[in-house]
Amino acid sequence: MDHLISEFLTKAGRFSEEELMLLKEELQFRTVKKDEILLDKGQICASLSFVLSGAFYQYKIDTNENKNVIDLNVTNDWIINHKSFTTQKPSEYYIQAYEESSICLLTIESIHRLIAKSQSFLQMGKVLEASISRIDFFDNNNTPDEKYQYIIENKPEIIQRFPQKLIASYLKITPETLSRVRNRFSKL
Amino acid sequence: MDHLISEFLTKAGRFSEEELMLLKEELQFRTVKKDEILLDKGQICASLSFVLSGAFYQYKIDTNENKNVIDLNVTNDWIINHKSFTTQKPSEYYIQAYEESSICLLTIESIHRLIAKSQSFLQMGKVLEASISRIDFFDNNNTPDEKYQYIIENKPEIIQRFPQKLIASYLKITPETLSRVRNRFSKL
DNA sequence: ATCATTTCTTGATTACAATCAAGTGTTCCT
DNA sequence: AGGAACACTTGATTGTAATCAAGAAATGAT
Repeated sequence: MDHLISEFLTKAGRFSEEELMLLKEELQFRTVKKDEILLDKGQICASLSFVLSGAFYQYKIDTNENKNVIDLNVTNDWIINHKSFTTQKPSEYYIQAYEESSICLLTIESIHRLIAKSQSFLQMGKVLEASISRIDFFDNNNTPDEKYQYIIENKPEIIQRFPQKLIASYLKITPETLSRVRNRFSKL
Repeated sequence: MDHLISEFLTKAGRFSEEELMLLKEELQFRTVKKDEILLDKGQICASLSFVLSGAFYQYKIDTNENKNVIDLNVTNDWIINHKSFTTQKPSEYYIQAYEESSICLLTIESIHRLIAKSQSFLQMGKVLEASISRIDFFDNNNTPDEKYQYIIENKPEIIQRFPQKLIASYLKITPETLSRVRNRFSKL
C-alpha cells in the first residue's frame, strides 16, 4: 500500500520533503467495490480522487434513462466532478466504479489546509488539466474519426476496458457510428 | 463607485458584516477600454472578475483564424477562464472587452486568503455555476432552436449587445442557421 | 455624403451522422 | 449447458445543419 501512496505522490506535482509530509498526513486511502457509487447524484463533490487500480465512469441519466457518460477513468487518472466541486452544489452526475478499485483521496478541506500552509499546493490544480481538455475535445465540433484518434493517442487503455456503448456515449456519438469508425481505423 | 461595490457584494453570496469587511479589503476596482484584452492567450488567469458595466467576450482563435467564442458577458456576470484558473497554466483563450467597461476583481491569492480566514468563502464558487452550465448546454447535442430558446430565457441581454456572428459562434452554429432560427422565432 | 467593408438574409445543395432494422456474436445466470 | 439478455456489426434511409452562393442592408472611414 505504501508504494501506491508514492505512486500518488509522484503524480501530484513537485514538492519538497516537508510538503510531501504535509500531503501524506491529509491523504486517505480506500477500496471501492465493483459498481459501488463513489459520488451520487445530489451529493456535493467534496474530494479529489486518484485511481490506484481499477476503473470508474462518470455519467448522468437523461430523460430517456440513457447513461450520458462524461468521463472514463483508469489507473493513474484523477476523478472529480468539476462543477459540483467548484460550486459546492449538489452533483448532477454519478461517479461509479466499473471494476473493483482502490483510490487515494484528498477532501476539499484538506486541499485548503494544504494551500494555507504552502502556496505551492496551488499547482495541484494542474492534475485536472487532462480531464478538462478531454471533455472540451469531445464537445468541440470534432468528427467521430478525430475523436477516436484522440483517445487512441491520449487514452488508449479505455478501449480495452469499457464496452463500446459507454465509449460511444463518452465521445458523444452512437454505438453504430463508433463501430464504423473502428472498422475504418482497422483498415489503415 | 461605492454603490458598484455593494452591487458586487450582494452578488457574491451571503456573508456576515465581518466577512464583508474582509472581502472589501481584498476587492480591486478597474476600468477597461473598448477592445482592451483582459486575459491574453498564454497568460495565467489569476483572478475572478465581476462586470459592473460594459461587455466582454471570451474566445480562442482556431486554425482558420476564426474567433471561437465560449463566453459572452454583460453587467452582473462573472468572468474567468476556468481551465487556466483551476490548473494555473497558460490560457488558450482571450478575454476581451467588447465595450468600455468597469469591473471588480479578486485575485486567486485574495480568494485563498479569504478562505483561510473563513470557510464560508467557499460558497464563492457558486457564482461560477451559471457560466459553467451555459457552456455545457451549448455543447450537449441540443438543437439550434433549443440553444436560442436557452439564451432567450437565461441571457436575453446578449442578443441586443453582440453581433450575430459572435452569438452564433457562442451557440456553436453558423450565422446562417442563427438567422433562420431568429426568423422562425419571430413568427411564433 | 460616398464608397467600401462587413453583416445579415434567403435559397439551393450537400454531407454526414442519427435512426431504423435485422442479423450475428457474446456474456451472464441458474 | 441452455437460454435470455445484451453487445456489436452492417445495410438502407432520413433529417438536419453546414456549405456554397448571391443579393440586400447596415456600418464605418474618409
